Amino acid sequence: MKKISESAVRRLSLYLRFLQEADAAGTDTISSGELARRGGATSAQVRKDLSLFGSFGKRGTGYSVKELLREIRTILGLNRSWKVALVGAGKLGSALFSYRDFEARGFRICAVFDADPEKVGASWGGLTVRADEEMDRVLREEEIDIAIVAVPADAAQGVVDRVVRAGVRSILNFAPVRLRVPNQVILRNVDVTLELEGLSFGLNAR
Amino acid sequence: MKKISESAVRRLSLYLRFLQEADAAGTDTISSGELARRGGATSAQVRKDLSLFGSFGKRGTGYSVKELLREIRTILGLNRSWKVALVGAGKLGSALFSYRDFEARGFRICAVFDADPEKVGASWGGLTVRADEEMDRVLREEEIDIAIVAVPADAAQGVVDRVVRAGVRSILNFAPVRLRVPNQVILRNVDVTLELEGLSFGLNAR
DNA sequence: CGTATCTTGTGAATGATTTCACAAGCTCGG
DNA sequence: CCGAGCTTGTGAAATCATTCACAAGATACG
Repeated sequence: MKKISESAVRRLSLYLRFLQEADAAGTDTISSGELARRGGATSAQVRKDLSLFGSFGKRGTGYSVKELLREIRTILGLNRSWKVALVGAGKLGSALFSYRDFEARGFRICAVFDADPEKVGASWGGLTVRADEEMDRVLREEEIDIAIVAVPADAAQGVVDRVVRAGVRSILNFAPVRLRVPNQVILRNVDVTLELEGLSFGLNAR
Repeated sequence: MKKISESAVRRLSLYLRFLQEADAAGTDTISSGELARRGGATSAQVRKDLSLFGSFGKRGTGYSVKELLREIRTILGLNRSWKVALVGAGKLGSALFSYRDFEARGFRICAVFDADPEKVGASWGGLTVRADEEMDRVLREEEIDIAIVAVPADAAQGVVDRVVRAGVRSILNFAPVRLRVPNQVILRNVDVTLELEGLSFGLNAR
């Protein structure tokens, strides 16, 4: 299979979102131009992205909203539900946990961990915050697919090493550090400082 | 001046971080190879990025850590302090607010707003959460540079329109929607759902 | 049925970014 | 002062991503 660029995947996620909106609004078919307009891309870009995976449209009319929804969900692996563990029960962890939209999209938070004994034992919407020492075992037992890392920067690499050893294959990291992971582990970073600095650069360059 | 790609700016931010680490560790000079190793780039990439702004290195030895720190700070506009407003005092807003590392990097949160009367009036580390109605006026009066948008998706576009009208020139958006802003306004998005879906795609493609 | 009008899917062209490769500069040890 | 051993800065080449442009299929309607 061809190599798919990260930006193409991002755009697919966006298309999915627009399709959901269109579907909710009762739209039956949508053209690449319309999808593009909502997402700031060009219609050629939309068609190219989709053509990486097949031909889902009908000439003259466009794409069936429901069908394309289904296709993109399949492409992105969103037909199933993924088991997610949240490591770090601080403010950020709490904010992420309570953002229950993830659930609706198939990302089910099955376990929460924290190293701070003060936090351990707290009940979070049906889940109990567990001690750090339990993490390795629980990650394995529950066969967690995705670990969300929301711990302080200096703890992040240690957590990630353990998470990887416990067989977790993908990680979403919020700590402002560059993590080392083996090749087969998928890592994405959300780095707010980086984004702010990007804005600073833009403001400065005027 | 040449056009600088967003990815180049991202990497500069990373280099800055590594330089700070190196500086803290007492390192005096650093080579492009070393910078590259820490950030997963190539040494040629590092040199190319820096060469967009000048020649800061010395052949045979590399870069002076302190000098390069200074240069990159200047490039990114981090010598000054930027005035930031936080719109949305929910869990995410609270997490962002208490992440005081921003302060150290020159991003000073000067105002917090929320539309919920329950939240208005609360005291957050010296700041009082202000009512939505005050926002437009305060943004102008305080000459806010950056607005961080941490409101529900369906409120985000409305907030952004007002923020832009109040003269704010850059926005960091956490709501999972694609926002429309005028050309001259700089917009960055942090979209956790998108990142999770990216991981899902990666997991699925095995 | 025919023609005017859509829209897709996709090679080819263009544009952007990354990597290569190497001359030129600096340091150090003898 | 010389040569060995680094490392930078940067054109040129290679790779990757986006846009163009158009044939071909679908529809609508008189």
